[in-house]
Amino acid sequence: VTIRQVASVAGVSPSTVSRVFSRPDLVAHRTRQRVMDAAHRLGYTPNPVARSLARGCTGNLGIVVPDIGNAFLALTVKAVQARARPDGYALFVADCDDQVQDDERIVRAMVPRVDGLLLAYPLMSDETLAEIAALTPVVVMNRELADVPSVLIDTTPGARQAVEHLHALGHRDVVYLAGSDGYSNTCRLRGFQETTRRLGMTAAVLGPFEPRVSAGVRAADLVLAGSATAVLAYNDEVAVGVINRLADRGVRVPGDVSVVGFDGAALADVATPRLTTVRLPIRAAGVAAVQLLLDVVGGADPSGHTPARLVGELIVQASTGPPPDRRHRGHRGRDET
Amino acid sequence: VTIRQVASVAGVSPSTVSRVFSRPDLVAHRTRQRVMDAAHRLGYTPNPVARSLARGCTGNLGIVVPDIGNAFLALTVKAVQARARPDGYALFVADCDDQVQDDERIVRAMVPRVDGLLLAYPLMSDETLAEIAALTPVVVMNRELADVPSVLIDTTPGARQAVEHLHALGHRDVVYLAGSDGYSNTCRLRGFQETTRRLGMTAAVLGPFEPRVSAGVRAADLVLAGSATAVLAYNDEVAVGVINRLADRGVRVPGDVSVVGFDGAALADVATPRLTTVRLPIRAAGVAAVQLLLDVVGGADPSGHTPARLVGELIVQASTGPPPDRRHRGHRGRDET
DNA sequence: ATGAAAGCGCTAACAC
DNA sequence: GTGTTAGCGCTTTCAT
Repeated sequence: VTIRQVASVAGVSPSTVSRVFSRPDLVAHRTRQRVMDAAHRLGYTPNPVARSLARGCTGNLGIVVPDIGNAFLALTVKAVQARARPDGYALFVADCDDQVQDDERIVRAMVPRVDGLLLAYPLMSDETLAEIAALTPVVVMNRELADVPSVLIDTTPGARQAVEHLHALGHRDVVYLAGSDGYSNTCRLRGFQETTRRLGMTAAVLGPFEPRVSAGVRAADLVLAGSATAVLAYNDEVAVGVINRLADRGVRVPGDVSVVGFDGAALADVATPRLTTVRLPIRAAGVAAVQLLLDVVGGADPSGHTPARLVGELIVQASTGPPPDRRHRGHRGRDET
Repeated sequence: VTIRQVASVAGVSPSTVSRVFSRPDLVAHRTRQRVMDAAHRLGYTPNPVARSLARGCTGNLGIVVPDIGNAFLALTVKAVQARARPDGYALFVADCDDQVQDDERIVRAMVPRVDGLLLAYPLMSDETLAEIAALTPVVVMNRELADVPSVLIDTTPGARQAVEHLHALGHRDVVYLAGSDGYSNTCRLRGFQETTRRLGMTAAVLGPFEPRVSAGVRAADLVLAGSATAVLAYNDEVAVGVINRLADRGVRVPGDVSVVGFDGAALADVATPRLTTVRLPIRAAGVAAVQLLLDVVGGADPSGHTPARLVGELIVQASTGPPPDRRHRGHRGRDET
C-alpha cells in the first residue's frame, strides 16, 4: 500500500500524505486527521526504503564486533541497540569472529547501508580504519586514532586499584596476564606496571592471551610455574579459566592464589569463588557511543573530537584474599591435594 | 558516485553497468572489463538502498530476541549472522529486553526493512504472531504455531536422559525448576514427568522462574525446603544460580544435591563444579533457521512446513553424582557448615 | 495550507 | 549484447 492510494482515499495529493508522516505540523489539523484515518484504514506505513532513497539517509546504524559470544560485547550490542531505537534507528549487527580480514570486508559491506558505524575493538589497521572513517561517520570503542571519534573505557585506574588492593592484602609478587595489543590492554598494563613499581612489588607479565576461558586455563599453569601469589587477568573470561584450572590442580583461590579480572559482566558473579573484578560501565559506554555517533551523523565535526573517557571500578568479591603464610610456601599446588 | 557516471566513463549505457553488477553473464567479456575498470577507478559500489527499491527486496534479514545478554541467544545471533552473510544478507538485530509490548512494536518496525524475520522465543500472542507472519516471511525458533515455519530444539529426549542419569546414580526424589510457559519448557517438563513416572521416582515441579542466575539463587532455597536430592533446572543460568546458592548455604554439589542444566553454552564450563547439562545444537539451529527463512523468502510455501526438529544431548560433567547416603539425610544444609 | 513535478540510484521489460 | 524507457515509493522545491 503506497502513499498514492492513501492520497486518493483521503482526497488529497501524495505530497500532503508525505507531509503528514514527515512534518505533520505543516498540515492543517483537519486534513491531517483525514489522512491519518485513510492511512489507518488501509494499513499504510511509509516504506523506509523509498524514504531512505529520497532522503539520502537510511535510518540505520551498524555495529561490528569481534565476537558477540563474549558477554562484554553482547551487552555492548544490547546497550547500543536500546539507545538507537528510540531515535528511530535500526541496528545492523555483524560479528567478524575475530578474523581481521572479515572485519574489513564486513565493515565495507555495511558502509552503504547505514548512516553511521560503531566499531567495537576493530581489528583492522589504522590506515584501513582511517579510510573507512572518511567514507561514513564512525565511532570506535576502545581504540584511539586521531580524528576518529571514540569512546574509551580507561581501565588504568581500575588496574591501579586492583594492584593496591592486592598489596594491601599482603601480596608482593604478582603477575598480569596480558590480552592482545590494543587500548584496553595498554591501560591495564600501564596501571599494573606503574603501581607495582610504585609499591615495590615483584611484577611479571605473561601473554598475550586471547580473551577466552580456554586461554585462562592455559595461563594458570604458567602462573603456577612462577612465584606469584596473585594474578591480574586481562578479563573475566581469562580469570575464570585461571580459577578453574587452579581448582583442578588443587590450588585454592584465594587461599593460595588471588585472582582479579576485568569486565564485571555475567561471568564474575557466576564464578566460584565470585570474582573480584574491575567492573566496566558497559551500558554507559554503549549509550555514549551512540550519542556521539548520532552527533557526527547530524553533522558535528568529528575531527576535533576529544575521546569520551569512562572508567571502571574495582569490585572486591571472593577471589582475592591474603597470600598464604611464608612458611607454607612450596606446599601449595599439586602437593597439597 | 552513481551508475550513470560509471556508464559515461565506460562509454556504455547505465543498464549495461547495472547488468555488470547484477547479471554479469549477460554482458560481453570486453564490455564487462571496461565497465569494471571504470567502476573501480571511480570507486563505485551499487547503492543497496536504490537497489532495494527497484528490486522490491532489501537484502536484509532481521532477528528479534528477548535478551541478547543471554549466552544462548547471543550464540544464536552469531550463528544466524554467520549463515546469512555469505548469501549477501545483512542482519538487523533487536533485543526486546523481555518486554512483550516492545517485542511486537519492534517486530512491526522491522517488517518493512527486511525480506524475512527470525523470531527467537517471541513473547507475543499467537494471534499477533500469525498477523506478522502474514505480512512477511517469518521463521520462529522454539515456538510452534500452525502455518508458521519453525525450528525447534526438542529437549524432551535430553530431559529424559537427564532423569535416567539421575536415577542411575541412585536419586529417587527429584525436582524440576520450570521456566516460563512455552515450547522449551513444555519439552523439558514432559521429558521430566514421563521419565520420573516411568521410573517410579518422586517428582516435584517448582516455578516458573525467569531464565536467569538470580532466579536460580531464589530457587535453591525452595529446593532445600523440600526433600529432593537432585535438581533439573530450566537452563544453565538457573542451574548456576542454584549451585552458587547451595554453596553459600554449605550444601555440597554433587555430594548433597545434584544439579543438571540445559543449554551447554558458555556457562556450563565456567561453573564450579562443571555443570552436567543438556547441550543444545545452537549453531545448527541458527543455521537451519536461516536456511528455512531463505527458502520461504525464495518463494517456498510456508504453510505446509513441518518444523525442523533438532535435539540436545546430555553431557555429564561434575555437578551430578550419587545422592548422600540415607542415614545422612537431614544432616545436609546449614547444619553441616 | 496544498498540489504538481522532478528526482533519489537502480532495475527490468522491451526494443533493436 | 546493448540501449531506451518506465518506474520502485517517497521527499521536496516551487508554485499557487
